[in-house]
Amino acid sequence: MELLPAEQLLFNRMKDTIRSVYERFGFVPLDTPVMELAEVLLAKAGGETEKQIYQFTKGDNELALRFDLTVPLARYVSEHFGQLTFPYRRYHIGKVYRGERPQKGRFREFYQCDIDIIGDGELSLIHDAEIPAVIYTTFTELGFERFTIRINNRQVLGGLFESLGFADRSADIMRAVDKLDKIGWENVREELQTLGLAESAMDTIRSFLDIQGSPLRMCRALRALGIENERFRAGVDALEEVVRGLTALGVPEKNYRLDVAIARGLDYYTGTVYETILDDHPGVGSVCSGGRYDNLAEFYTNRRLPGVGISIGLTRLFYQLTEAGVFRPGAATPTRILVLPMTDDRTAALAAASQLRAAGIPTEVYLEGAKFKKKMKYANSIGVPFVLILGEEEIRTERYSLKNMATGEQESLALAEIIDRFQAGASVRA
RNA sequence: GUGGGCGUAGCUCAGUUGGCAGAGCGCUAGGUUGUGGCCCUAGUGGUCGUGGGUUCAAGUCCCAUCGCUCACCCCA
Repeated sequence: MELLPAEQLLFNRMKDTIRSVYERFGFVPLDTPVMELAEVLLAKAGGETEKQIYQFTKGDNELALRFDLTVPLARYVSEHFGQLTFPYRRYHIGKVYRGERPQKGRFREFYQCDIDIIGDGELSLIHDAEIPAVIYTTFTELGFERFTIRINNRQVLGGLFESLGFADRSADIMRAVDKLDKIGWENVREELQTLGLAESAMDTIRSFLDIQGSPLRMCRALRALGIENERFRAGVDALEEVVRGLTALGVPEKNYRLDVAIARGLDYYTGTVYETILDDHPGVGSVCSGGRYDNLAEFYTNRRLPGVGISIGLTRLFYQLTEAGVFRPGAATPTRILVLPMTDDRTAALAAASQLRAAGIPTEVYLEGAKFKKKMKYANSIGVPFVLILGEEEIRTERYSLKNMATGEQESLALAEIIDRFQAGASVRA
């Protein structure tokens, strides 16, 4: 999404925030090409996904644009398996492409901010708790307080359906159940009917979906259903372990809850699944989702590489919240001080700017030969907070006029004083 | 893939039964000799998406095409 300067600065700040949290949790950056051989990206794609992939031919190569960051990760991990250390924790913030009809908040090109933890052969369940801890920290630092990470385990759903004798239709049933929030029980029931479920089975699913309460209470209630199925029990145990991990990691209970209805559409999730919604903007939908998968790279290597991860849809998040007025773009420039030379000789202005920059203050010099009024107008329109005026008098006395654009106040200061003041201010802001 | 809507000035859009191409914002200049925002005045600005057709005459009607957009499916 192309943006105007003020918005792009805001967007980049969000991206930086996400990156810094990811790195704080020990994830290492990865930046694979947006283009891959089509056969790589299409290896396990089918149906809807395949239709959404941009493909083209260049010479003898069939190429395609990545439509997520997980498939390239799978290729990367199998290709560099020998040089990576496991569990491999990587983050990737990059653009992905989907050839679908664009609509509100959905684009052909958008940013995903992924983290994944990949194990070699096995991966401890505690990582499933680490992921929501990262989500919690990220959204908190993005300035949100009211958001909910919804957590489920597909084995719970799968085990339940298996116990009811519908193992073969498990994926379809999950898809229907996943819509509960959106379309309500009656419509879900209709879909289940279409799938051939009997009344008694639907009643069981209904009572299962009705379970609510605190995470640990829900785990007890799920066990109390008395469902005789190994996967189901394993799923509930896994959920409980994740909940205990979250508590240890200090994720407050107000920011997550177990929700046995969520399944995520993608079929490759096999265990824990996550979905995050902003409580005050439910219409935006899930702003961050993901889960656990048994085998990341089965199409590229014989090694079994289980993983768990999530993706933040940054472009949608930014777009929807800007639209809702939650984000207010500020200045249209990173410049803190705009130097305005008043004399034909710009030497003093350029020298002053260099010193300010050396002190770490983002500084710009207005170099066009325009009237003073126009220079001020420029300063105003880019939203720079301060201008530094260098006329003959200022240059001679080496005391420059620093003007605060917001208040209109202007004072005469030596360069060293200005630097002191901004550096003090910088440490306060941080 | 299915079904709507829209393409006119840099931007947002108006344009009546087919009859001189418009407004606001922006930009430029001035009101203010080294002081921005607010205000006032003047000026600048167009292959009407593209190609074809109907007509004395098309921004307006018809066909095609490209682009954008909204909803559905699916998903971030």
